[in-house]
Amino acid sequence: MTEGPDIARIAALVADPARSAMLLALMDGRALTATELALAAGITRQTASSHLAKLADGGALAVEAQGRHRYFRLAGPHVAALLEALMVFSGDAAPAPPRTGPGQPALRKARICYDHLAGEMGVTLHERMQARGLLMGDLAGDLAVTAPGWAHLAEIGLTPVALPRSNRPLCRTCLDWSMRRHHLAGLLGKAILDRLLALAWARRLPGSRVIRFTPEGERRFHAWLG
Amino acid sequence: MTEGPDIARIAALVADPARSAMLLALMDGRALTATELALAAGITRQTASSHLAKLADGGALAVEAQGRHRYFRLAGPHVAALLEALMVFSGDAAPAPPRTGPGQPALRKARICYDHLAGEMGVTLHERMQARGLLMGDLAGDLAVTAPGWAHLAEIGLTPVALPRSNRPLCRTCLDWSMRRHHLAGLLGKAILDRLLALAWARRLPGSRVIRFTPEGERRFHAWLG
DNA sequence: GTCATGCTTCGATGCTAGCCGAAGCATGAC
DNA sequence: GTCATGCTTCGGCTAGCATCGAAGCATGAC
Repeated sequence: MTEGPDIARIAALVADPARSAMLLALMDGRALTATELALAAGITRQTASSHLAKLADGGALAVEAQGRHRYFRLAGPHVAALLEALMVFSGDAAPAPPRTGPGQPALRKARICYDHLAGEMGVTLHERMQARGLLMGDLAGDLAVTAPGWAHLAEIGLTPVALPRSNRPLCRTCLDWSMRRHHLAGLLGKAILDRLLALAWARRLPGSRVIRFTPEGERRFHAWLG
Repeated sequence: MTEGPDIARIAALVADPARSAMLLALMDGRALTATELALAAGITRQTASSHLAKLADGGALAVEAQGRHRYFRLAGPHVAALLEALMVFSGDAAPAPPRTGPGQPALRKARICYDHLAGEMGVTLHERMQARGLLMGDLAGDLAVTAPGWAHLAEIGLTPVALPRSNRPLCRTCLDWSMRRHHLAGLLGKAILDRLLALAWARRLPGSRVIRFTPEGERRFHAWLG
């Protein structure tokens, strides 16, 4: 009996219907809370908790605690690849993702989160900057601006010297409420939002967290992110 | 609770250590007998039998009965892809394949199987002809010679009219004992072997099933198959 | 401080499935 | 025909695990 790679252990993680339902619910890359995943799997919270612990221990899920919530997401692309290989096998399509987040479309699109941009536009900002190599991130969520990053930020009038000195981290990621993906927080997140407002690409709606982009502002925003 | 694709059912097929060991043993594309797979998994034959039935029912394995043996092989590339995705996850390498087949190298290399060529050379013949589109096969193991196939066969002096009329299928595949892959059988298999002997590319060793290629014959054989 | 919420741990229950021994059923050799 | 071999089916045992109720432990709101 030859001792091969421990495929069975990994497969067993997915082999339970409740766990596979949870994994499928996370296939779009969002992060969901334990309670939401319990709902998606149709089991109680206690049971879900034990399943989630197994998935996290087994390396299939990454956990992120935020306040009293715990957000779970797929540990990486290899997990998604595995699920896709299984779906090829069963030949079915993915289920419809559960509805989450704010109901108002304007809030989903762009809003202020403490002092930085959140919602679709905030997530786009973060992910495009990451994809273009303007930010170098480690897994802990700490980020640094690269040299090309500073050059790019200068295009909207942001220079290192324009940022205040503070203990607060320059650059953080923050899990987005509606998108369940990370957006850009920290001093840089605030500074960028300030510039967007100063450039009149967007403005705050009074008495609400909504940030409304002007059509021209949205166009320039996307052009800037390339 | 959304009803997604039945990923859990497929994953459960692999989730058992005995079954995963069997699947890994089949990863090189060979077909192995139930007893060999029981040995590979370190379980009794009875237990292996139930596991193999599950794998076959689940669509992971294809079965081929030959005499009193039952040969199992992976049902298709999607199964191999799934196993690879799992191996990426666990990060290990595949185990060493078990030793099978005849001990004598000459028998492994080329021998007569009923009336056609078997062993490495027989498998090569079949697989090269398939790869070059000289044969069109369906999944049942029935084959037909294509027009380019006939043209190619003419190069060693084989024409359709040279073949005897008979009920026997022209073209079959036969699972190779030592290679555990298919080689070419049927009337065509016999005819090709006859031509190889007539051309003196190879000869039978008396009192044995070994077919010995001459160095020149082997060179021509491979050149012919391109 | 009190209360509510989100989540985990503990304990008990019940189901499922892997496992093997023994017997049964084919196929092939003689 | 007899015998050997390869494989499957049956029966019963056991272990593991998913499940849920209840309690415990944090965090945040007030």
